Amino acid sequence: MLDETHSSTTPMAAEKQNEKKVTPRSQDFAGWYNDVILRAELADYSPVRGSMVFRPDGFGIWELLRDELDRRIKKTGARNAYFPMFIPQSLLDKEAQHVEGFAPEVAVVTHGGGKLLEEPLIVRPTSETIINYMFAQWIHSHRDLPLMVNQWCNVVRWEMRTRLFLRTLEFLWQEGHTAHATREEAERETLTMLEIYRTFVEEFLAIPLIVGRKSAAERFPGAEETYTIEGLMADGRALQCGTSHFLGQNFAKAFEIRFLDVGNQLQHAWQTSWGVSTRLLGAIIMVHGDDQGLRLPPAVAPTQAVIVPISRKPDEAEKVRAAAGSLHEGLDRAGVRVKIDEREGLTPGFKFNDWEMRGVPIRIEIGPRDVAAGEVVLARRDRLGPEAKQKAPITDVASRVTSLLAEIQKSLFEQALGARNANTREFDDYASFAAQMEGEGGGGMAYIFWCGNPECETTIREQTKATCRAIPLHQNGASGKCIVCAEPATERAYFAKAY
RNA sequence: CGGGGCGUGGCGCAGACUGGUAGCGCACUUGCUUGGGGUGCAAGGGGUCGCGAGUUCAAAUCUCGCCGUCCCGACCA
Repeated sequence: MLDETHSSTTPMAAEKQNEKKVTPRSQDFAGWYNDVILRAELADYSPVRGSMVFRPDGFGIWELLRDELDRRIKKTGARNAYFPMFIPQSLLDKEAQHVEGFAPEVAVVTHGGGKLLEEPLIVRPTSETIINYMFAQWIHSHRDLPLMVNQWCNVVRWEMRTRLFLRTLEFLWQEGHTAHATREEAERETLTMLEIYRTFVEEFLAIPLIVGRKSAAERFPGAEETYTIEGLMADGRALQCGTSHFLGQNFAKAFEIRFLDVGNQLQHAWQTSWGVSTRLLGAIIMVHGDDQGLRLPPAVAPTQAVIVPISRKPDEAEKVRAAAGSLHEGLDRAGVRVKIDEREGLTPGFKFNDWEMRGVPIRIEIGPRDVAAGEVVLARRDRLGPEAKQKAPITDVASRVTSLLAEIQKSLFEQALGARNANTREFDDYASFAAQMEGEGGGGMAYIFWCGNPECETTIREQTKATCRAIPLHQNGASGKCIVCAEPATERAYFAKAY
């Protein structure tokens, strides 16, 4: 008995330490991902299978992201509107490919007010159908075009397997829908929005992207062409971060969206749709996070800087508190999203770790020594160890923090870009490509010649689990042999295992 | 829907094989202590052991049924 107590001391202590930390990223990426989300209080599981709760820190990221993207979308000329969540079954049935694509995963309302409905209502998985139904009422003349609307809403897709942020039954997104008089204008719009997404995600979320068009197999149901922005996560798997679709006249014909052109000829409109979702939060976590927890790009950090006052004795505490208070005021005036950690009974060390886990970009330590010296310690989350800390005169804090935030935003992008490039490789023979894709966490982006034949794509998917993520729009003109069938290929495509 | 795992205080688990007063760590409450990298001590509060039957003097533990959930495949922003 005595022996047991004795020998168990060390392992117990180690376990105790481990409970405080998140699962190491390299050890179990999925476990790490869930840990970070729950511990950083971004989200929680709900009593509804596959549906999640956005907690204030998680929703705060979404709000910042949403507001900025909303501004950028509006600049292109689109305006916000809102359409019903319920779609009559008959509307969904109108576009053949579209129904086929979405029917397996829609939720259907069959009863209302205690009675069986005459016609079942679909809970929108996307709103092409109901929006285009309305477009048909609104569009009669070329003067009604272009018509560009966007809506921020929730959609429901009854997925088999769900993951926080990445795939939930209900998720939040923005979906833009436009109608144009000519094919060229609609195609231009599709690419304009793709570029809006690319710049937004790279600049604001600090996530480097691969941009291109989708293969036929990966195309949106009902679209003529789908364009995508793809991110590469830290575990080597790709994540589709946003799509922009050129719909041609498919929906216009199904919904009879027609207008009289300048020559008094009746024409079908040309259309686009485009969207990004709360999945972007998953991308932020999986691209920037580390073993310590979350790392938020300052642009989307609900709290950009946290002040941790440190004091030993009551008389010191008063001075420190006053100094922290005026720091807070100054930073707030400078437009920094800042808060003071005034929680009692927690040691500074605990608070440091806590805020690091939550991904706050800058921590400001202020204690008696600092107050006496007229300075503070600034610790940046994008670096680890001693080099993360620097001293700053208390009078310069606002300007130093502002410029440091910009620097962190940039450095997170560069770190992510470095990781992405290190995990992106060209392959010219199938064996080494397949070897690279093998195993858990194995992968990364492979840039390979593909003839465009869907059969070769299927072969790759079945043998390596990698799918075509994007075919870049601008290629260097080189041609080669398809990595599967060795037939001539004019384009390289990015293949990766995807979420 | 096919294959597997798991349901015991808020969280993570032990107890089950071999039935007999429900336990540990974290979290929580109060007090003292400590405070520049996850303080220490003490005293507390909190569980009809997923649900329902059955076996038994006695079930968290054995048997049967059901439900939930997670992981792996097919589907996917």
